[in-house]
Amino acid sequence: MKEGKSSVVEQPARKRLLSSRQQQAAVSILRTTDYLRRFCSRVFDRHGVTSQQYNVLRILRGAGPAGLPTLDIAERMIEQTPGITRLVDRLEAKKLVRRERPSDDRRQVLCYVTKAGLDLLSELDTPVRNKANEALRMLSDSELAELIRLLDRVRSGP
Amino acid sequence: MKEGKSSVVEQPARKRLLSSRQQQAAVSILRTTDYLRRFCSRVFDRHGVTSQQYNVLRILRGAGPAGLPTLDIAERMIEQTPGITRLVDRLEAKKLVRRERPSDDRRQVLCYVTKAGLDLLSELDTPVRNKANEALRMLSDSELAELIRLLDRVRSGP
DNA sequence: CCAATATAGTTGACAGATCAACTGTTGACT
DNA sequence: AGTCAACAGTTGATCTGTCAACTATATTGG
Repeated sequence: MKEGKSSVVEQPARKRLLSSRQQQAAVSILRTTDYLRRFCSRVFDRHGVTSQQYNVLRILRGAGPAGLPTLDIAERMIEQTPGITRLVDRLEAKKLVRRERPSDDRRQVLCYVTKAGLDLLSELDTPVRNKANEALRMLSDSELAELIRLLDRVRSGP
Repeated sequence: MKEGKSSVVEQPARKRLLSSRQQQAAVSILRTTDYLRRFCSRVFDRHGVTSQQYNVLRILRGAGPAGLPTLDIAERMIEQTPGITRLVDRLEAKKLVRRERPSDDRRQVLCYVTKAGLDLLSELDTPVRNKANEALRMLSDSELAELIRLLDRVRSGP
């Protein structure tokens, strides 16, 4: 056995080395994201999609039957990605998304969720919500509200 | 110009669609991580390392001259990765890290930061701290403390 | 109307991540 | 001593992400 090897979640000793409180906070945010991802990854894996693909599907569901141009999807994503074309390519290959070039502006490509995509989403809705609830069960409702407030404030920065 | 297209940072309309407060919080955390990454990416790019490579270097600096076995690095990383071997491969190729198989346990591979690695780290220390300070400048000191407390609590979950 | 510029998205080349199967090493138990 | 399981890490196959250069369409100014 190694000497006092701390768990994955906490490294109190290392925290000392972070020179500013802002850096501590940044690391906390990054670690928590990783924690959330590990929590949800099993759900996505089981259904054969990545979290980014799931995100695209949700955006397209939110956009409704009018569809959404490719780059508008990219803009709304949680994680900004320049690889939106191929992300949608993969979803199209799985028949979860359909694309169409409208005649009024032939530069655009409108994307729509298919029936299969909507079905997949509704299969995922409950497990995803459950995982989020589980992952954040340590916080009370008012703590969640406070956390959301603080994070939204952070991003309102630039 | 498109009708009322909202900015990248905020989509208040979509928030309504998230069915639980836990999901709202999860999305806030994920979005904030993406925000932080974009903030720092220029600094890392400029010095030819990825944020994960930087993380490895910092861990090795923290480990001191005793070095650290490969998988112990993986355990301490902010973002857990199964690709630690090749991550260290790349750092070794850049001469920022050195590896050695000790004779007392020839299964292990001990990793050390080189002088070049330490030099790179000290070049990065200030810009990284500045970026973190800038990214989180919207929060007061006590808000930062509260944010850290909440996030640590989240991760103490499982 | 035509060139110049801007917009929307695609493509190729390459770096990085992921998963499972594998090698070499050590410790434990007959 | 000999087998077996556990450990530490590597490797190959495959997928995904990223950046820059490119195509096609639309808009704008002369």
